[in-house]
Amino acid sequence: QQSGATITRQMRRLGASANWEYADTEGQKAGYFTMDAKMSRAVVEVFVRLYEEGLIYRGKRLVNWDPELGTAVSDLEVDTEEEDGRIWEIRYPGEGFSLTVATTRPETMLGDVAVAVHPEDERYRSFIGKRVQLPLTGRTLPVVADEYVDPQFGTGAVKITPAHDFNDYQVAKRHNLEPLNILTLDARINDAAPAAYRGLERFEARRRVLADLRAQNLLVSEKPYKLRVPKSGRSGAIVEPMLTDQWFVAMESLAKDALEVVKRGEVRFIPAHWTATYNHWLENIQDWTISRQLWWGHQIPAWYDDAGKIYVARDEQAARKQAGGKSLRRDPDVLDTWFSSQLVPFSSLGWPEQTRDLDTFLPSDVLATGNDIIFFWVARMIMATRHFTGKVPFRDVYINAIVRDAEGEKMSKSKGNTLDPLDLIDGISFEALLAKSTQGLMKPEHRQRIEKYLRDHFPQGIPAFGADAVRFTFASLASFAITLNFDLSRCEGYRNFCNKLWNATRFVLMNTEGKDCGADESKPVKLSFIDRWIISQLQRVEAEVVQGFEEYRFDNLAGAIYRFVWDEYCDWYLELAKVQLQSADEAVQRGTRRTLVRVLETTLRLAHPLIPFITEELWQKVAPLAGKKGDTIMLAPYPKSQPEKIDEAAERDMAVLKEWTNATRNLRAEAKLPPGERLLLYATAQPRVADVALTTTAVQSLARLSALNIVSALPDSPAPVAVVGDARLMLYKEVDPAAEAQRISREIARVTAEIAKCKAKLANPSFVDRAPSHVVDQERQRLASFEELLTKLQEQLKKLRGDK
RNA sequence: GGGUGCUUAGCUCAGCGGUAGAGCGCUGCCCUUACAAGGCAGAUGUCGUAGGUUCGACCCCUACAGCACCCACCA
Repeated sequence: QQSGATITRQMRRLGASANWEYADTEGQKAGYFTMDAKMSRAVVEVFVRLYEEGLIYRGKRLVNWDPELGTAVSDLEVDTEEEDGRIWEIRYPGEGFSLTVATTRPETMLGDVAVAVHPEDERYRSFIGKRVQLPLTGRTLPVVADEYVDPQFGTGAVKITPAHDFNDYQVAKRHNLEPLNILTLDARINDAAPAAYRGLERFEARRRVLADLRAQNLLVSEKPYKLRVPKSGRSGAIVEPMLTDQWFVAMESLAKDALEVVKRGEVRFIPAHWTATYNHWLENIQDWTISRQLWWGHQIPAWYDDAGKIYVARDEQAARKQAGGKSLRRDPDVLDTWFSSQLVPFSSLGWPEQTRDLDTFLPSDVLATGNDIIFFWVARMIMATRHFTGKVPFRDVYINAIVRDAEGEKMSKSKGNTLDPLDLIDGISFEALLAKSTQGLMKPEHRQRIEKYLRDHFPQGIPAFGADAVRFTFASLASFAITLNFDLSRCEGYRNFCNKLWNATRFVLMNTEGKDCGADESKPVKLSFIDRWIISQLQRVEAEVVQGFEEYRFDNLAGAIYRFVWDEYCDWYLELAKVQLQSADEAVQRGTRRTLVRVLETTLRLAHPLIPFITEELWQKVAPLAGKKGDTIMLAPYPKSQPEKIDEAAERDMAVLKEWTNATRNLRAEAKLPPGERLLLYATAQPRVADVALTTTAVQSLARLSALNIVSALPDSPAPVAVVGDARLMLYKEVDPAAEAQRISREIARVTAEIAKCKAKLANPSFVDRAPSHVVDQERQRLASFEELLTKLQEQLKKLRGDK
């Protein structure tokens, strides 16, 4: 409950816009806690129904046993870890022969009931059916033949310990051998073993067994061996296969249906490749051990009479009725927490009651989760929801990347590399971070390691980035990769972006508040190609963002917004708006202001899902200027791209404007002229745009020119020349001819290389014949423009050298 | 053993059968009245290796290498 509150607080601070106050038909808040009455009711109902359908059963079977917690766990809760261990060979003497078996767990020999060999194995064929002695015990074992044995592995003879090994259990079953349990539930040797070993802890017993075997000269060899050790996901204890009475869910029929709904596309994984993972698990699924010998959880609704007969019922009264009034005791076990979790899609909506919420919210649109939850939860929710409601729980399953630290290390408390989103939002000092990361440590020896990690990575603690920057960062990183290495510097970059948006808005407000923003339709408004260009770009980015949402490509849509705001609106449009606001024509000013506020207002709405807080704050000020009404941006309609506002002519003219500006700035930088100095630009042709006057004025302003002179021939000067379209540009300023010659030569080399590449392509007959014609044309055009450029550059170089 | 994904700039990652990209970092010049958390300009890549398909491959195919994760009962 504590961590539940933490998670909700994190989500709220991050601006998740859930309906936190929603109450269901019974007036209960929509949030739920695992042990709530409504959840318990659903759990009992589901258990009883599955039992009645024969899909839940009780049985004595080998299960994964956590000896530390004293409970069974499911297959999914067992993690196998590879470790360096040993393998031993032990000799079992027989009458006139002996068999040598290999084992990684010698202590389990005390529970052996047979030795198995492959039926075709020539070495052992004659021993099948005979008996060998089991050392240390005085017992003898039959030699059995079983296909399970791999003659190539080890000695080709396998000791069979059915009570403590899953394979051996199967083998014993095939040969009608009784399992012999030699371990207590806390993994000590029990009374079924010889007195010498009783009460020994399993590893102590191993040492003793080995010592005794060695003393009797029955230990043939001991070799290093890579072990796969099964460990409990909860306690980390080595899991022991143990014969116990447990409850199980039969999975086959449930799994079959769950596979089908995904195959039919009723449930969709995003990214799609997770479907394979899901399918593979369900196709090979084992029955699910659902009982737990823990004190916390939903108690199993089963009762027993003195004879041990089982009564499964919705409550004790009903059970007693079934039992004919006999006195009963309830099963003390509880259910795996995932048993109740799998019901959430419908139990949280009031099931088994047919509630309005159930009709409204099932199935939901999307489940967002991590890939580690696909088996534990996603698959089981699909199975349970299908079985009990006939519906799928959700349409889309969005699997987000697992967040790791900047080095790509998995985040874990013991490493100290976990990050609390609240600390990214609010910032935290080094001291506070250290205290937080080391409190409540299970193993105090981790403290030093954590401190070193934090000192290396966060010596200054973490600065406050704000919720918007954190959200934008995660959106930007959300590609379809499996892991995501979280780097604070990315956060910093996107914090700067939020800042940029803030400052841009300040500029807009400064120039529009209290001024005529063209709201009055009766007054004339002139939109230049620059205004039409930014409006056109806005339509494009709107479409890109919508597509990004549809595809769950938050990185793409975040990038689209980022580039539009920073690279187009701020870098170009705001600078050009400054020019247009100088215009003597009031209709132009009005058009500029109108465009400034309208484009900004739309952009804020567009960015709002990623940047909720800042956009709300800014929108409150900007919206009225743009003629938008509404109390909050949260309820404002989401922008929709209007293709009719895409203006390709304006975009072409804008491209020319940018080219001229860039070329001029480049000339200045190459010539190492300070950015502030006002210079004169000569051009041999006008920019090829519809509005030449505005374009030249704009270039003058953006490139900081004192004037732009169109001349028929450039002045006779060694100054650098740029070629843009059919015009040649020259900044009037003394330069070093040698440096300039060098620059031009470099450029000639580049262009010559490109020409060679083009020519080679075009000289290839199969390219010309077989490539699509527009590709060939494009290649021809490239060649032509490169050649033209080359000629001009060569002229320039010649002139430069001639002057010298 | 089976499966999935990855290998692109110093770092973190997009990308696409037709002229290699972004953010951060780096270099140079600038406090130009929205923003120095900024502006302008710039450098940086045998797109893991080897083959193949194709007019053309970073992209498709095959093999190999390395990395990560998941599943699995070889004592």
